[in-house]
Amino acid sequence: MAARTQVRTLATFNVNGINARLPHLLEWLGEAQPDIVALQELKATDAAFPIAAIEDAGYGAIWHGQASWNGVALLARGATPIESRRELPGEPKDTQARYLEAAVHGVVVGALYLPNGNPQPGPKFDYKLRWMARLARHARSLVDLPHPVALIGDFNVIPDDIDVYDPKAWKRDALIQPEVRAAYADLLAQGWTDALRAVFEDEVIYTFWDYFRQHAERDRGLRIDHLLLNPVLAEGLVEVGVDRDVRLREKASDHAPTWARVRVPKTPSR
DNA sequence: ATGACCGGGTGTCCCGGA
Repeated sequence: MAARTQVRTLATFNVNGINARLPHLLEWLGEAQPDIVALQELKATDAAFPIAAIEDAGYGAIWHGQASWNGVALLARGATPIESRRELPGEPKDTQARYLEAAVHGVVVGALYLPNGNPQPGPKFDYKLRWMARLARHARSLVDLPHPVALIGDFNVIPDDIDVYDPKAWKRDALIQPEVRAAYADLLAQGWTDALRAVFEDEVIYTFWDYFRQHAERDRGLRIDHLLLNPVLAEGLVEVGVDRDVRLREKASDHAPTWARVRVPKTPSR
């Protein structure tokens, strides 16, 4: 029987300013050639999104920008994502650009930038918990679909103590609070596979290193960028990784590109 | 226990980030 599947690379990368990071992004796209890329923290309006440079690199894109903060995008190598939604349901007055969903290369991809939630306690932490409840509700409608679905992005959640270089130093931070961890665990319990943890098992792997005290060079990081796969997609999981070398370059984002390679049913060539 | 680096805009300081 002829092969009816192909391996696709899904990646998530919090760029911390799309225009400040454009040279980095283009360099990494050329090296890694990911098929599907979720970007967070564009920190740019829709009009300021550098679509021409991204198209020149061989990618189609959709984006949901916002001045100064937030902002998410989805890139597809040799294709344009087919958008299905650009906000998470449940809070119509929420104007923060944190969610984008599309069909990309045969995968339904929810690209997200979950609120940081600091300081906690406080209104920003309450917003984070509400956002996680909205995400869980929406994810429930996606997990059991009969086709590949992924939720990828910057979740701003440290799932377990192994995912932070010093749990005590982060004890009061919003990213590690018990309510936040419980909400993440409840989300996984719907049937999602945390791709990095599934492959790395009990090994340490980080996706973020702050700008202070040479934490990147010293590998004192956090694992907060996640790729969640529904059961159909998790069955095809091949390989995962974090491109830490990107974080070690000059003028880097504080996050590194984080990716999973998955086998998906072939989509018609174009 | 504290503070330290970043990017963007409200712009040479402040806010948000994590």
